[in-house]
Amino acid sequence: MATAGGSAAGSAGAHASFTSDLGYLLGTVLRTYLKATDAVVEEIPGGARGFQVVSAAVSGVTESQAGLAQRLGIDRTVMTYLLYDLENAGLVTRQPDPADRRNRHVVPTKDGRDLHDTLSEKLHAVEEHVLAALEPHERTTLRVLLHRLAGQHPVGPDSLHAACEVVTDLAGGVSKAPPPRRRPKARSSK
Amino acid sequence: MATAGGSAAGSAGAHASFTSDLGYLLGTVLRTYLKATDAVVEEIPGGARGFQVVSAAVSGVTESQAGLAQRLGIDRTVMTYLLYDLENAGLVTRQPDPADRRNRHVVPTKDGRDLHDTLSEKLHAVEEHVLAALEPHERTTLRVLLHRLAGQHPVGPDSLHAACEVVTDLAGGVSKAPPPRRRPKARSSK
DNA sequence: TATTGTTATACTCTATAACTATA
DNA sequence: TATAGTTATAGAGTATAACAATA
Repeated sequence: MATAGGSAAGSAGAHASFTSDLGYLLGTVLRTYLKATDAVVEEIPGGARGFQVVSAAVSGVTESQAGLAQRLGIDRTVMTYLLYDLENAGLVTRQPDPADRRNRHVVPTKDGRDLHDTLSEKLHAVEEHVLAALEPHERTTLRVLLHRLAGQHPVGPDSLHAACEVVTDLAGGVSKAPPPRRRPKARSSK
Repeated sequence: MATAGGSAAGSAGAHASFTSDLGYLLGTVLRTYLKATDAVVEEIPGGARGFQVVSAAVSGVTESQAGLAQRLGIDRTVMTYLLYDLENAGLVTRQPDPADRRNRHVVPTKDGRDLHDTLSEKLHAVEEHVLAALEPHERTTLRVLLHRLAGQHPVGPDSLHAACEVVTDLAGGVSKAPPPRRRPKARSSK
């Protein structure tokens, strides 16, 4: 067999082990993470994804549903069902944007904020467990590097303030229910 | 509004921004990676997943199909269809394990190795592009940290040698076709 | 009996397209 | 006309269960 001759890897040798494949590494770690956090996020509709939506709402990222969907990497049609479940669970509300009534801002309720804080603490503990193989400073490094790659400009209190303004504004004069909002077909969370 | 009073984040303040959520970070980066590499891996059945299988085979990880599936985080029934497509494309072969004829070792063909080397180079270039926001030493750090979290013991030439032994062994005396291997129903890659 | 691989079926998730309301 | 959101339908992906072969 000619290929089994000289070089160990069979050919060029320029390729590293498949365990260096970034997609493999990210996928494996993410899988471990999701498995570990599954028990925590199962009490919120949509699981980890539902938590991220509520988390974004709590953080004051009150973009339109489409903007939120894009940021979280899910389809806007999926976002509709997801928000329906979250709203039904009393965790968020959909407030029409007074400036552009086509848009809807996702605003967390008190229950939503409370649940988010609770789950956030639990998740942080689980995360540390997932990152147990790393030293504390290495965990920080990993977060910083990933954060940089994710290309996120940290969300400050400004957007949060804007969100609260919307809520306050709507509390005064309630406008007529914008779209009909019928109940979707069969899309229960579990 | 009581919650909008002192602390900016609304409540305890112990929770970080949702952009610090490890699941969100990993998911976002992985999504970016998959989108960037999509064009490269579309020429192999199963896409990124198919590449990982071939890559594992080239690296000499010739565990059983089930072991391979577990390592790659996919179902063993999916692995059957995936390997069917890869074998049909002439990239790998399924060799029954002489020691335990229930198992099948996944061995790459020459075409499989060649395609893997080609794609591997392209993927490495794309990866560097995805990691463009990081300095060279930071990219290395990220890979090392992820590699540690993935809990992989690097695969050396030992297992590769074992794989070649299986091939050589089978080249001599071909045993009767172990299971029937009928064609699956409708499961084309695209 | 337990395990590997295969096959078929059922289920879940996601994407595509059509519709309404608003700009 | 273009966009946000909703809804239904179709499609892809995944898991569940039953089977044959081997240990």
